[in-house]
Amino acid sequence: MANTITISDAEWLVMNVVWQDQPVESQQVIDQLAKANGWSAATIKTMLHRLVKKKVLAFDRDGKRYLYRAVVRRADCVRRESRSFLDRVFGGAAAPALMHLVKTSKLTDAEVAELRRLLDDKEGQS
Amino acid sequence: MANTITISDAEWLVMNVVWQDQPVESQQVIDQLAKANGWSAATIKTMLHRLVKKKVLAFDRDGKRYLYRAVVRRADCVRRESRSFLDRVFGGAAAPALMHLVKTSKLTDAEVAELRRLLDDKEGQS
DNA sequence: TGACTCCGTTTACATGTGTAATCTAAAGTC
DNA sequence: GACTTTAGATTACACATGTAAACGGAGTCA
Repeated sequence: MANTITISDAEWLVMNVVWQDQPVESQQVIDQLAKANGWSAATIKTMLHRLVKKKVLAFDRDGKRYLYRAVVRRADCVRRESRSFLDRVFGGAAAPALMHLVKTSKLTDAEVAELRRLLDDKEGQS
Repeated sequence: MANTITISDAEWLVMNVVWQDQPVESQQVIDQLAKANGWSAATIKTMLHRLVKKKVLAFDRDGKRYLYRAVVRRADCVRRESRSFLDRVFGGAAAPALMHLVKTSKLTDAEVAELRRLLDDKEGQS
């Protein structure tokens, strides 16, 4: 449908900064991403621009500068992205994906405990 | 890093068929995907062609037809795709991703049990 | 007030991707 | 052998993406 928001790989990096620090001005995003990713400032400006055009970001004027803020919630994007990942790579099946991730990830004991707790809530639920 | 294999969304659908049934001829892929995804046969031929060009698929001649087979292992692609997903959406952190997936997925009791078993293996490992 | 700087806007450009149609050679059919 | 069917190869084309450079107006410093 019309509301098929798509956030590209590079755009996700930008969005992650925005979701964390919003409202942000472009310079903050540039500071956090340019050096770290070998991007020029212009590249980041382009991405901010495209995200606004896509209606993923909006901005408020602060004098000459813009203060960007997210229009879409991170949780929604995470959900969409996760679904897309599951569908593409695991044919939509969550269990194999979970097993793969558990097997290939380093997890602290605390994280393991937390996951176990979540699994407890799951059980007997189907 | 010349070997940055990239498999697009649509190509993943094709690869999933190949990995499952290889060696396959194009017609088999078309049978399984055309109707289901509203694709024309030509579209699938294009994708097979591109995958061969990308060196993700190879083929052996079978008279006039080609028998396609994967050159890359599914496990490797799954690993790469998972990593990319984690990096993009969760900044590389597996635990939050796992928690998200557990929370938003339906899991059978058997799957929950299996996951718990995997977690047991994990514990005390860091 | 003229030069410089900063920031957003426009323009650029090669590649990737979704989605085919068309072309061509070989094989099968009458 | 002429005609049709088939399968791979070639060509097409718009839109997305990565990655910037160039442009233009406003504020700043000398």
